[in-house]
Amino acid sequence: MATIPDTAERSTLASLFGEEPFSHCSRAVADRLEAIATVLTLSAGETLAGKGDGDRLVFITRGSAKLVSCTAPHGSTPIGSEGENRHILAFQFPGDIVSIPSQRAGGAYLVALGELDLVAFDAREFLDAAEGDPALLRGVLVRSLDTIQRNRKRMMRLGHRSARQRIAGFLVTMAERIAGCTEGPCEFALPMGRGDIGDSLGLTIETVSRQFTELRNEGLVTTKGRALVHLSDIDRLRHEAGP
Amino acid sequence: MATIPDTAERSTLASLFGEEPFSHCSRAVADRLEAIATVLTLSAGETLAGKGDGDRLVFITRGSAKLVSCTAPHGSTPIGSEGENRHILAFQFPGDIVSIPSQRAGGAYLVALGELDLVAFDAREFLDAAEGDPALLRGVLVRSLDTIQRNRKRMMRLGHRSARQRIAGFLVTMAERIAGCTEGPCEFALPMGRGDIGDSLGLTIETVSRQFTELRNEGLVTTKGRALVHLSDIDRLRHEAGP
DNA sequence: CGATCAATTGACTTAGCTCAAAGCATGTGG
DNA sequence: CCACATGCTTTGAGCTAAGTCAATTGATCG
Repeated sequence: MATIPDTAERSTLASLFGEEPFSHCSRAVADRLEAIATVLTLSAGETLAGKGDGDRLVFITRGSAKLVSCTAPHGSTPIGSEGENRHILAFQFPGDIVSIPSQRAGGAYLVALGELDLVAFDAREFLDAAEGDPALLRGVLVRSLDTIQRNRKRMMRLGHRSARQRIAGFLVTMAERIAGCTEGPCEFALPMGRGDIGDSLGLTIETVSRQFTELRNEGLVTTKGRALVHLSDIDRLRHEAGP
Repeated sequence: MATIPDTAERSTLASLFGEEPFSHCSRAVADRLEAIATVLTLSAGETLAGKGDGDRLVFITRGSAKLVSCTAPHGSTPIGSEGENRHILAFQFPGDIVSIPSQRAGGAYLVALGELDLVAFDAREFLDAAEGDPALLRGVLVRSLDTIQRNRKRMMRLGHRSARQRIAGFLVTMAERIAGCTEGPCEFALPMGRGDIGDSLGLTIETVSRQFTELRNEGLVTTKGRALVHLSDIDRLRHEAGP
């Protein structure tokens, strides 16, 4: 668990207030939120776990992270160690709102995939403050409904899709989320390794690698180094991913 | 798509206002909600699809339903026909709040598994009305955060679990949701068939059936007829389901 | 009491997992 | 700047859980 850095807090928080759910935020509520906000910068591998008592609401402002289910790191496992429970629930990017349940309630933790800025709230405190600003509350609600939507799609992929379809779908999603690209060719750097991709898709490292190789042979994907990916035609990939 | 019945509307809606997210609802907001609510009773097999324009928010008040992803029933397929796209996203029970995206936005539809009472709103209208009552908004938000939590667990199951673990987990969940039973022995009727179970878990009918047989042979489960299930020891089952 | 549809069981196939061995990047110290 | 060490990634060779196809049994209902 990282400690609170004493630099750049105000600016990060200010940037948050320019963004979607906060943009119309009333001054009084903004002040109150500022008082209870925890601004953090994590570097690669550092983690933010759920608290013992209440849920957390986390707003990602820069970088990317993986949300990992913590099955049973009951003290013994020094959280973050790549031990047993490799279950990646989601990848998160700037603008995302992540709710991290308390350790009691199932538990999960966020792991930075690189430099990561975020603003964390205690869920109860946040909601108490936000009740003073229904528009804010509504904004957060709409976003969480979107998240539910997104997760539904994901579930379909996990349940009824072949390895190839999962990888194709994953690449399309990453193109959209990392490069903001929805059609034509595009290039971007994957912040996560093959292992993490596999864990998030319910595949093994080897299967992920084999699928990459296949897509490469078919000219749909080019890679440069570990991370750099070039998609020659997103629409064709999307078609591969299935409906 | 069912039509609006003209019986028992008021009583169903009134019951809704006694329940969780509505209990502290102010009179003015309650009136406004009542004005925009659509109260429906569906019978087995009838469906409620997403609208063309905006999302729906549906509150289940009685019975059970399956939420089905509608991949591409573009007119041709007479919605609800057990055609191709068998992808069950979730089973829903009384007290659940379901958001059904518009047909544009991916689409999904609710299918009654038996007699089903529900109250449906246009999401935008509902949110507009609810902004007058932050406590209500908060209630709905908290529930949708819970749903996200629940879905995360489900995703883990779909991605990284064996058929046996999925079925065991499924039975435990159903015991909790249908019978309200979290430990010891319990008995209940499954409202869905083996096919639906398989579709929701990413397994085939045959695999579901084989797993039931195995659990039966090991004395963990007893069945009577198609639907009746008796779990001799939920905790043992939960242990089978894995963490 | 058949007719019908769901569930079960069996035989066989296969996608993806496991185990194991190279190949490449990336970083470090000489 | 190069050599080596470490940790990803790729590739290969079986193996297994789950899918497919097909036939049988069992429930439900007119």
